[in-house]
Amino acid sequence: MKIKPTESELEILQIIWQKGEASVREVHEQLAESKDTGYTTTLKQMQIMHTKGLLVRNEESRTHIYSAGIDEQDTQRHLLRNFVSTTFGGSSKNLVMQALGQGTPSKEELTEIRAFLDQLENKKS
Amino acid sequence: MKIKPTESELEILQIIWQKGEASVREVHEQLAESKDTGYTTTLKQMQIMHTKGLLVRNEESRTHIYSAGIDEQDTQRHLLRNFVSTTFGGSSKNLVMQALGQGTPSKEELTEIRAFLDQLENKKS
DNA sequence: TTTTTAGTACGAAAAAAATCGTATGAATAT
DNA sequence: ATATTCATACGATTTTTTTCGTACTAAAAA
Repeated sequence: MKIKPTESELEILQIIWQKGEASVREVHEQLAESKDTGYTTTLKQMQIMHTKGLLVRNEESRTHIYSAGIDEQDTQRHLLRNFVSTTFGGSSKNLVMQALGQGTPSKEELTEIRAFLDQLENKKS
Repeated sequence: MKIKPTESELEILQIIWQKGEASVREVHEQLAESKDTGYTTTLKQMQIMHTKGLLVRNEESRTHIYSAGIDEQDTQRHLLRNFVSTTFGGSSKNLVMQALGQGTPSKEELTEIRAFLDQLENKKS
């Protein structure tokens, strides 16, 4: 399958991934906190995403309940690959360093990353 | 200024950043290796980018010579910030680990990253 | 029962991006 | 001098994405 949600589809997926499942209204409410948009716009968007398979939904009750049709990790992987290549010319090292520089991860996170690094390095030697 | 090149603008910027400067033909040639597109399409695209300030050009000779109008690092920073938030829900740790996992950086790169990590950690303590 | 309140469907318009054809002119080659 | 080649400009079209109004219906409230 071809995974390539648009920017605003991603905003919605984000919310759905976080919540697990949600009605249009719930999604819209959260979306509206950061974005000025009409209810039917969100609705339509989610309907489109449904036809594309980006979302699945349960239509049993009048208020349809949506959940994600694509896996969060998979999607992140795909998008990241694409992003690294179009924005960082394929260098994941550059991306990583840039991300670390501005993301201000906590000490704990740094430790985690370091552990991950160790693990990676072992695999190589 | 507002930095937000589209996907295909980015492809072109990428080439320009790498080459430093180039004519439309040069860009198009390189672009055409990976993408099936007409010459005038590339031309038009670059003209638009010029009016947007994404590219600057020297018109002295008949063949205009283009170079980047926006800084590579700056642009990467902006786009990365946006990407982390829309795709990774703001967690740069997640992004970093995912990137490390699939990017298969070399041992040298890992060492570099580790050094960078040390530096970051020092700043915190 | 009647009215009001959600909710969906759907068409269509607006906006944004991408593509391409044609006109035109300057250099170059014949 | 003429023809050919290669460049730009520019308008127009197509495609993709986003947004929203209107119609319709089920459920809930009055």
